[in-house]
Amino acid sequence: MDQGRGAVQPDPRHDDRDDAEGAFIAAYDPRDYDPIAVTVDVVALTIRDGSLHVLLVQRGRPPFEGRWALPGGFVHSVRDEEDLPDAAVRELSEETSLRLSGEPEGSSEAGRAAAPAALARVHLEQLGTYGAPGRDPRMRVISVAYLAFAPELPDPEAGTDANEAEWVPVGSLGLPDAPGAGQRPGTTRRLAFDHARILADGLERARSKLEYTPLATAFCAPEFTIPELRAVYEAVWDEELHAGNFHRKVLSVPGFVESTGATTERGGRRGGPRPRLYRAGDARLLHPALLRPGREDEIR
Amino acid sequence: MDQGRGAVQPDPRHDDRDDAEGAFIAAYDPRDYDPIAVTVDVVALTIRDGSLHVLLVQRGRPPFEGRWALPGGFVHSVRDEEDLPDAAVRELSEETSLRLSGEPEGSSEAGRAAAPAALARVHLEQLGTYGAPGRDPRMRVISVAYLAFAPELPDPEAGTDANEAEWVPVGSLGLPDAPGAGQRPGTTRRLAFDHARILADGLERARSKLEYTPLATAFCAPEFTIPELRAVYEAVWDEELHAGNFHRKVLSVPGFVESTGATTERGGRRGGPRPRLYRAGDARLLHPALLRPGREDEIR
DNA sequence: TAAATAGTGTCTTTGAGACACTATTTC
DNA sequence: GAAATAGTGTCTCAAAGACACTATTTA
Repeated sequence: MDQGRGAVQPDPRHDDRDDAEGAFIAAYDPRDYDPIAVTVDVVALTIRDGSLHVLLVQRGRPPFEGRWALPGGFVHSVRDEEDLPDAAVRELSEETSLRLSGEPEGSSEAGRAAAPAALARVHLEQLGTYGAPGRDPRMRVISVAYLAFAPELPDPEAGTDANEAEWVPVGSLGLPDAPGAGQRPGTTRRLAFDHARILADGLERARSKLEYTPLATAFCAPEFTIPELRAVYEAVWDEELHAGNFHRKVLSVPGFVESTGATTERGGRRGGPRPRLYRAGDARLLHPALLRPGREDEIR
Repeated sequence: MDQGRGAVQPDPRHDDRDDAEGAFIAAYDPRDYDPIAVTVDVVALTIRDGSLHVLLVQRGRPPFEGRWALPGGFVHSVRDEEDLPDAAVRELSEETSLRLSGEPEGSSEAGRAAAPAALARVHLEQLGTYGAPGRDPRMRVISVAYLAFAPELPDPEAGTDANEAEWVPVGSLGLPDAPGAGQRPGTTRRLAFDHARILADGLERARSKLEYTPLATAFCAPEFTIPELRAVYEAVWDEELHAGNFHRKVLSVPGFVESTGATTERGGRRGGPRPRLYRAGDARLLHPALLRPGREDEIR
C-alpha cells in the first residue's frame, strides 16, 4: 500500500480525516504515483423501431479517425473537479445534442445512478473500468465505462470532436455475443479502441439487469403498456416472449408496475383491444425474477 | 469526446489501429487531459472459524495514519506498465506475506479474473471504481476496487507501508448492511477513505455472487464436503440454511460440484457420519440459482 | 449410550410455461 | 368480416421449503 505517500492539493471538502495532515506534505514526492489519464465512455442504449440501438460517434481525430466509437472523453480534474457519473452525463450531452438535465442520484458511488431529468429520464450505472496497457495507442489511459438506458430520444447531433453521432442497431455490429449476432461479418462497423468489448459487456449487463430489476421501464415513456414493456424485453434479449404469460408474470411481481386506470386511445395498428396503461412501480428488484428462456447451454 | 486529442508514448503493442498515427503527435497538448492518480484497492474475503473475514491493513503513514484500510496502492504506469488485475494481485501480496503466484486469467477485462496459483487459488474480479472528488484528502485519486475470494490462508505479515495486516471479521466492523451488523457501534473500527463503502459494496457483491455462481467453492479447499460448502453460504449470507435441503439442492444443480468418490477420514467433531468429498464442477452459472431466503422486504 | 450430523424420502406450495379461449379493435 | 391483439383461464411440470426419518460417527 502506498496511498500513504505524499500530499498535493489537500482537499478542504474532506472532513473525515485524521489530523497531523500538515506533516506529510513535506514528504510528497510526485514520482511516487504515476499520473494516468482517466476517461469515461458511455454505452447508451435505447429502443428504436423495436430493436436495440446504441449511441455511437464517428471520431473526428486520430487515433482511429473516421472509426466509430462510444461517446466519451477525459474526466475533468484540474479546471473543475467533476465526479465520474457527472463526467458520463457531460460527455453524453456534449457529444450529441441530447440534453440530460437533472443531477444523477446515486446510492452507491460505483453503483447505479439515475438522472430523472425533465426531458429525459435516463438510468445511468457504472459498467466497469478498462485499463489494459496499450488499449490507447497514445498513452496510458484508464476508462471508466458507464451504461445508460434511455427511452426513445431524438436523433443526436454531432459534438465538437465527432464527425457524426448516431443511434446504431446493435444487431448490425456483428458483436461476438450481441443479440443480433450472426449476420454477414463484412458489414461490421469495427469500433475504435476496445469499445467492442465494452459494448459487449454493456449488452450482457443490460440483458442481465432486465432479469432481476425493473429497469426495462427505463426504456419506456412514463406511462406504458404491458405489450410495450414486452417489446423492450424482446429487443434486449432478442427473444420472442409469450404475450399471455409475460402479461400475467409482470402483473404478479409486486411493485414492478402500477396501473394508471387508463388505456391507450387506440388499439394496435393491426387491430386488437386498447391496452391498459401502467407506470413504473416502487420495486428495486424483481421477485421472483424474469429469467431469460433457454439459457441452459450458456452455463458451462 | 476528446480521446482524439494529443499523442504521447504511442504503444508498439497496439496493433489494431489506423495508420496516419504520426500526424497527431504534433497536435499533442498535455493540458488536454488531466492527470489523475489511479489506485487499486482490494476487498479480500475469506472464511475463518466459520465467519467471514476481510483483509485489512493498518496505515503506517498519513493520511489516516493508524486507521485500518483495505490493501491497495497506486497503479504502476511509468516504470512498468501493469494491468489493473496485476496491480491488485501485486498489492495483495506486497501488503501481506501472502504469495499469490500464477497470472490472473480474465475473459472480460472488467470482469472476473482468477489466479489459480500453486499455493492459493484466489478468485479476483473487478468490483467498481470510486472517484468522487475529495475522497482522498491529498489529491484527485480514482480507485479501482477488486474483490477477492480466498480459501483459508495463513495470517498475513505487514507490508512496507503498513503497520499491521490482519484478517478481521466483517461482523465486527459495524457496517450498514454487513452480515454481522447490529452489534455495539462503539467497537466499530472506522476505515480510512471511503473504504467502508467499498467494503459494503464488496460484501453485497459477494452475497449476490453466491446466489447465481459456483464461487462459494473459491472459499474452499480443492476438495470439500457439502457441509463445508454450506458453512460458506451461512458465513457470507449470515443465515442458517437447512442442511438437508441445501444438500439436495447443491447436488441437483448441474456442474456445481462433482464427486471424488471419497469421504473424509473422520466425521464431525461432535459426531455424525463421514461426509463425502467433492470438487468444483465446470458450471460457471448456477441454474437454477440458490436464492437467499427471506429477502421479500429488501426489494423496495 | 446419548448426541450430533450426513444424507434421503415425501409432501405442499409456488411459479414457469404451454395452450386454449374470449373480447376488442383495425383494416 | 378477417385478422390481429389484449387479457384471462387452466393444466402440467419443476423446484423450493418444511418435515420426517435412517444411518453413521464421536464423546
